[in-house]
Parts: sequence; C-alpha cells; structure tokens
Amino acid sequence: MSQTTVSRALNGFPEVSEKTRQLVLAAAAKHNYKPNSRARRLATGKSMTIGHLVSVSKEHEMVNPIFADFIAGASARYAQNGYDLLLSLVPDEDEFASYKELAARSAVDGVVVHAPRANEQRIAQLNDLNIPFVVHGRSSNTIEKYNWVDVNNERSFYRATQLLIELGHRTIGLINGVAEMDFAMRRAKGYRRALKENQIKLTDDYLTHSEMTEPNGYKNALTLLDLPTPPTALVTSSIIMANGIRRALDERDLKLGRDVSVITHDDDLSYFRDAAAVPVYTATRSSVREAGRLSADLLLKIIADPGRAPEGILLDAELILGSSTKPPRKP
Amino acid sequence: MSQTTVSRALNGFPEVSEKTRQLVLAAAAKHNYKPNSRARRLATGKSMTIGHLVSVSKEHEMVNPIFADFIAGASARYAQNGYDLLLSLVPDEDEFASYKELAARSAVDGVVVHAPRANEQRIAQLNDLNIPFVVHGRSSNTIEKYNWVDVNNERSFYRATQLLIELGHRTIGLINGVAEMDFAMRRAKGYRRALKENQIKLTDDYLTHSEMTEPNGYKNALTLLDLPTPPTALVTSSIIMANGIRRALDERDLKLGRDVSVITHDDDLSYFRDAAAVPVYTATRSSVREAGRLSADLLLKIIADPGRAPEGILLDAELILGSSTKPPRKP
DNA sequence: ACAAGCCTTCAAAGCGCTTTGGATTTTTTT
DNA sequence: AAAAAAATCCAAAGCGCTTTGAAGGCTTGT
Repeated sequence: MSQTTVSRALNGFPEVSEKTRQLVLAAAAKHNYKPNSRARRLATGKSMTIGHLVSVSKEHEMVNPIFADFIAGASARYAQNGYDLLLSLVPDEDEFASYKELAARSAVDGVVVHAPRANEQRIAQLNDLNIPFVVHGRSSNTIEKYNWVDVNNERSFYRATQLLIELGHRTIGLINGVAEMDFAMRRAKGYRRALKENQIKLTDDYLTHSEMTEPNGYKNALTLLDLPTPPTALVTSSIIMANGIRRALDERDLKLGRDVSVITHDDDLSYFRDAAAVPVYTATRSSVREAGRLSADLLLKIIADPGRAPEGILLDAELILGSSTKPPRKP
Repeated sequence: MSQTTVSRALNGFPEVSEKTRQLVLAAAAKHNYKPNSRARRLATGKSMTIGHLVSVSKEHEMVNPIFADFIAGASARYAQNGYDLLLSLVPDEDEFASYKELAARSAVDGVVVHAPRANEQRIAQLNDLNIPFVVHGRSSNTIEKYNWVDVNNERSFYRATQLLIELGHRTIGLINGVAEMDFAMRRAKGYRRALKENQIKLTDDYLTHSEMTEPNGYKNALTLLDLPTPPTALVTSSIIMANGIRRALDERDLKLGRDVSVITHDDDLSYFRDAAAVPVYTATRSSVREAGRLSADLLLKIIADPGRAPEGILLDAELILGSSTKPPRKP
C-alpha cells in the first residue's frame, strides 16, 4: 500500500475508500503507528502547538497560582484538537524577546497572553508579529483590536462593595493585586464607584496593591486594621490573600464575618474550592478553568480562520453569599 | 554564502572561520532569523522538547498546586538548553496512553513523571517505551531502576513527629495526602515510626488521607478534633491543608500553637512563602522549585548520555521552627 | 614557482511526512 | 461490450533545515 494512501486514510481525506481506511487504521493501531510529529509539522507548515508564556516576576520569583487551573482548562481543548501546549515561564523583562523568538523559529501557531497590564505592550507587539493570540484579561489603555476572555472585574467589585455598604459598612478596605495589572485597576474602579455613589469618602490608605500571596494578604490586612479608623469590611482580589487576611484577623482576635466582613474574588481554584452548603467566603466567583477552556476554543477558532474579526468574551462573576459577610458589629 | 556555512556558523561547528561566523550572526540578528524549529527537528531527529504529563484526577478535577512551582524551576533550565516544555494535563486513567502516543509520534526527547504512587506502573511502562525520564518522587514498590529526585519524606515526618513528642505531645494527628501516593506513604511511615519509638499508641483514627485541598484540611481537622481524645498536635502534608486546619481551629475557638500545635510540610510555594523572621508554621521545608531545577538538569544529562546509570537525588527537608508549635496546654 | 597540506566553502542528499498530478482500476452508462 | 465517468492508487516533489563528501582557495615548504 502506498504512502499516499496511508497518509490520506489517516488524515481523513475523501479520496480513500472506507474499506482501505479501516484497513490502514487497523494496521496503524496494531503497530502503534503515529505519524512522526516533526515530519508532519514540517510538511504541513503548521506547528500544531500553542504557546503559553507565563511571566515570572524576577523580583519575587512569583508564579501566579491561577495559571495552573487556567492551563488545565485549556490543555484539554488543545488535546482534543491535536494541539500541543508549549509552556514557557519567562522573566517579565524579556517577555517580548520570547514571543519574537517563538515567532522567528515558528514554533507555535498561536499564543495566550497571561496577566495583561493596563498598559500592555505585548498586544501591539503580537499584532506586529502577526501571530494569532488571545489575551486572558484585557488591557484598558490599548486601542488595538484583539481577542480576549475576561471577567467583568469592575462590575463584580462594584457589586461586592455595594453589598457591604447595604449591610451597613462604611469603612471598607480593598486588598488588591499589583497596581499595573489590568484586572486590579478595574477592580479598584468598581470599588471606588460604589463608594462614590454612596457618598462614602475614603482615602487611598484603604486600598493596597501587592502580589497576591498569602503573606501579603496578612500584611496588608494588618496595615488596614492599624489605621486610626480601621475598616469593618474588606474586599480582596484573591482567595489566597483571603487566607492571609483570616490569619491577620486571627492574630488580632477578630472573627471573620462577626468582627470584620470579607468578600473575596474566587477563581474557583481546584485546591480552594469553596463548595460548602454555605460557602466560607462571600465571593465574586468565576472559574478560571472555564476561562482557560474558552480562551483555548477562541484561539483555535482564530487559527482556523485568520480573517476573523477580533472577539471579546466577557464572563460575569457570580456574587455568592457566604458566611464571611455580616452587618458591622455595633461598637 | 552557502546554506551549509550559515548552518555551521549558527550551530557552532569549528569548520567555519570566526570572521564568517560573526558575519552570519550579525546578519541573523539583523533579520531576526532563527532556524525553523520544525525543519531543524526533522533534520536532527531530535524534538528538543521535554514532556510533562500532569495527571488530573477525573473525579475532583484537581491540579496539584505544587506543579506550577516545580515547572517554573524546570522551565528555566530547559530554556537555557534550547529545549521546549510540552505540558499535558491528562485524566489519570489514560496516563499511559498519553505517554505511548508521545513516544509513537516521537514528540518529546524525555519526560518528567509527576506524583508517583507507591505502586507506580508508569515507571515500567516508560522503561519499556525506552524513553528517558525522571520521576519527581519515588515509588516504593518498584524494583526497576530509574532516575528520580525526591525529598526525604520519611525522615522529615519522623523528625516533625519527634519534635512534637519532645514538646510533650502524646496525641498527634496526621493529615496526609492521598494514601496511594508514594510521598504520603513515606510520611505516614515516618510519623508511625516516631510514635512507636516513643511507645505512643494511636489508632488510625488519627491519620487521614485525602487530596491536599484547603477544604479537606479543614474537614479532616474537624474530624480529628471531634475524637473522644482530640489531638493536641497535628502534622500535615501541605501548607494549603494547614490553612484549612487553621480555619477549623478558628471555628472551634482554638488558637494555633497555643491550643493545638501544627507542623506542615512546606514546598516553599511562591504564593505561600513563609518568610517571616519567625515563620508562621513550624515546617519541614523543601523547595519544590529547586526540585524542578534538579529534575530538569538530571533529565538533560540522561538525554545527552543515554548510557548513564540511573541516579537518585535525595533532598533533605529542613525542619524549620516557627510559631505554630508549643508544648501542649495544661488542661 | 610548484606541490602538499590545511582551511573554508559548496552542492546535493536526506530527515518522514503531505500533497500534487497523473496512472490505473473499478463502476456506471449507452 | 465499449466508452465514459468515478473511484482508487501511486511516484515524485517539496517542506527548511543538517550533514556528508568533494571542490576550491590559501598558506607553507622546498
């Protein structure tokens, strides 16, 4: 049987009869034959690979913990479509060099951009490189069109803050992510809007920006609790920080919910899944794994149809009521 | 200038004069030329790719959170050596099929095996497939030789338990990972040995096995605290579970350290780095990122020299004193 | 000045597939 | 039964590199 026939049979071309196809498939299965990826990719001109460049802050050697779950969502979709996932953790200062290199050696058919900043250069750069990409998140100060999947950060933090206000809180802190991050900026915006609409004036002392680690949640919570008028409620951007906040409260002999209310954003991380009947935390919840799936699907669509107009997918985080929010304690 | 010369100049062969090499390099830099990965890989017969297959428990859709930091460590080494990292999250029931497929289409030059069980089939399978691999961890019931990088789980949990005993604790619980996992088995062994050597008899009620999530830490801690003779100290396998334990203590109005001592294994995850002057948790600490680096280095060595005798690298976790351990409270 | 020897360069083959265009076989039509 | 059409198969080219074996250019010794 000729090489052509085998190739056609395996790749589902119509020029081969069903009978021969079955024969070929049986033989391939029997000998555990799979076309050599390298040869196939050279012949087709496609890499059948999606790149994920995750930037690691050089300073803190920090890997954003949500990326594991995001990638878990995406990976499944790639596998279903015959794509491999190329992962590269790069120091944030040479992100662009990495993209350029991937493009130059044409190692990937598309990339996912993680953790965009409010001013994100990578978007213009990738457009220049003419390489298909999807951004997980958005970039507020970017005019260019691009594909993205994001949650409605501004609105959900507005709602979270609003809820606390309705409960009677007037002094509310926000323990946020790094200020340059687009999501952090939007969340701060939602928080401020809710305060403003309710004529609540709070200085920026009640707003902290830092990497979303447990120790930072702890430290920033203590800082806020030490203010002359300490907050009676906190909003935070990550369930990991929420754990740090809990520790800070513990140390001050304050009880979560009773003494200080907390609302956290909850990415529904697999190892922090808050699935109790009454959730531990009142939270703005949106599955980052689902975002991974959607991003992958979108990227594969773009690759299949490069002429496609850029699309944005906006997920709305649910506001889930848990036991970490109560009316403020009477003094 | 001929293709050969360019290729040789770029790949550092001695047959080309230094002058021409500089010329070629300059031209390549100017035009941002990088040899096409696909063509190069076909020509050389190497994939220049390392596979990481992370299994996701189908049931809980759980991604082990340590893998992000592990991979962060490994990724840097791969990049330095011109290797790409292929990541695949596979449902645990078809792990082997995935390895087989990778081997058949020769997509990788080597793989890292994550989270080995005490009875690990993948080791024999990979030896059969004749594909270079390194195991992160070990597999107790495996006779075959293989390359691995592991921490001294048995010894560190022995020491941790011993420390609690020396402090005066007699009722000590262990909140462990899934029983089938090799690391969990070894840790349980160390825990039991310490008890035994001190003539402390405890039923298996004091030992829980589950996936290392925060909710499981919470739940299992409550279970132990509800025993007729509740433990005065707990050892746990993960800092994430330790956070759940803290929540359970909080709910029972018990204070970490004062009322219940806790020692956790600490993988030094970037978002839980316990870097306070006096660490929050007394812990057996070993950087999983460092393990990632070492695994990568070892794997690259094996690939470069396939005849190499299998090697094991045993890391010793430090026992770090924090503020979560105190003598038991007088009743 | 010429041959020997080394350094440098080159043309061509090959990596294992896919794809093209043509050849062959089978089926259908008249 | 022959011709036309459709279905099936095949040989060869090409993907963009590396590598081989041979040719060309330069230096050195006599």
